[in-house]
Amino acid sequence: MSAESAPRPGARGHGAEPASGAAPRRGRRRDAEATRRALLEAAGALFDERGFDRATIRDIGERAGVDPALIARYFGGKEQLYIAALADEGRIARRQPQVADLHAIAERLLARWDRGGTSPVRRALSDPAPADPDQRALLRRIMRPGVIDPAKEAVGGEEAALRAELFLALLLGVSAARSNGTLSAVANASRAELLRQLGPLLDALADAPPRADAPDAPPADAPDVPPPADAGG
Amino acid sequence: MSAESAPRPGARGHGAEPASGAAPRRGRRRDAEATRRALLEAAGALFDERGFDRATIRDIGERAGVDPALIARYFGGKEQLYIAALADEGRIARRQPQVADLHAIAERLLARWDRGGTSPVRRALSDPAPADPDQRALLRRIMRPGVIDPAKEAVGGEEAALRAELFLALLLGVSAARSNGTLSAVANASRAELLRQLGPLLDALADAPPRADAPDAPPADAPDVPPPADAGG
DNA sequence: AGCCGATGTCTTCGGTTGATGACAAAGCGC
DNA sequence: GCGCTTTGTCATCAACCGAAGACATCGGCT
Repeated sequence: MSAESAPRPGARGHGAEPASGAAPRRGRRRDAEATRRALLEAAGALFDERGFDRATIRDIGERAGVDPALIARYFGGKEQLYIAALADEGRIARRQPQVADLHAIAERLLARWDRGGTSPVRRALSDPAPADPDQRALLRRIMRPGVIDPAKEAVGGEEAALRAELFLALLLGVSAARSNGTLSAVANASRAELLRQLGPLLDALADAPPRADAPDAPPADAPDVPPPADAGG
Repeated sequence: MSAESAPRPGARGHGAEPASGAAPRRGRRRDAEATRRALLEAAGALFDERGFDRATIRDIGERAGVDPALIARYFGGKEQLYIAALADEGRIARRQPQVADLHAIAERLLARWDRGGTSPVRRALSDPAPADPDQRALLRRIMRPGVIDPAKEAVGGEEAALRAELFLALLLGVSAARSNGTLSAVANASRAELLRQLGPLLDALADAPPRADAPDAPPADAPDVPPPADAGG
């Protein structure tokens, strides 16, 4: 236990990958901001790839070329790093030029969420939400301006909110199925093929008025669920 | 630590819930089959609710009213219990009367996967797939007859396989978004409202030919049911 | 009755994970 | 040169998890 036998000249430059970036900043070998960015990037990729639980802070640190303990120092902990990565992604998304075409948004989202993507956003919308209600609200606040609102604007019409989220859920499901692989046709199709098949769906989502001849359509979104009583299983 | 002071008359009837089922089989106080079923049911619910990682065998045992160690005894381990729960679900799904209408299938699937559902199938199609290739193949073999094939038949037409899986991915995404809650409009909508909005999408999925210049396929109705290939254990 | 397999209960082990704090080196103003 | 703050490294720790096995009890069979 006691490491007092050898004087051990510290631990210089062994911790992790040298992170040999193209950064010309030789002057600052210790750059807190660069470390933060590296952690955010690695976290985004790993959270997307494996989900929150299976992405360990050790793996994140290794990919970032940084000691995992710095996660605690800079962000407070793993969960806060997750939130920060999400917020960072949302900020990037918001900086991109807005497009009002559902197809274009679909293409962009799929490119971001598809295999090889590095966006934890997809997980944030489908994985089990955090238990803390405050953080769930925070999640919603992060997702809205960068992801939900653009889709809502592109959908337009009545019930835009619901249909925009349906649009997101569709891409969500496709991305999830693709990364999972059990649905082999979806997993093996090219992205272009996928988008072609998705085309009519997007049109239906954008154009179709939700209520045409609803017999008892209540105008408000009444969350009353009729007793299912389905003896399914 | 050392529990050697008191003689402790064994551990009679404390382990877990008494599992006071309505089972009239008073003759057998120890029923391996009932225990298996209880474990399968609890596992299905918890795997669906929390995902594979966060559903601990201790929690599963507690919900089933059974000692967690029996999971190892009866199924071999947590992962095999997962596979067994999936296969059990698939068997149930296969027993239900087949319907050839996409809307009907959507309604049924949503009822099964939606909140309060107890089906790990949704997770199996979206969560990170197991690392072992054999088990991934097994997963596919379980999902095909009970879930994928019926959808494929209902979709029909060209590229039925891809579009059927797209259909499943759509419902998958909707269910995931609903249980996650961050997409609040989808999460708060009633199931009926959801199905109404989904309607046009399903029509687009069923009707739209993938390529504009393709003549509509002749009524190629080949209702050949593939061999059962029962993998249920 | 007495044996013995089937079924159930409890304890414990090794491994992993996130977190924490002591320590070391680097930068920087004086 | 010196001392302080910042930045990075390392060694643990406590908690949790899945698995395994020792032990107890039941129930049928001869």
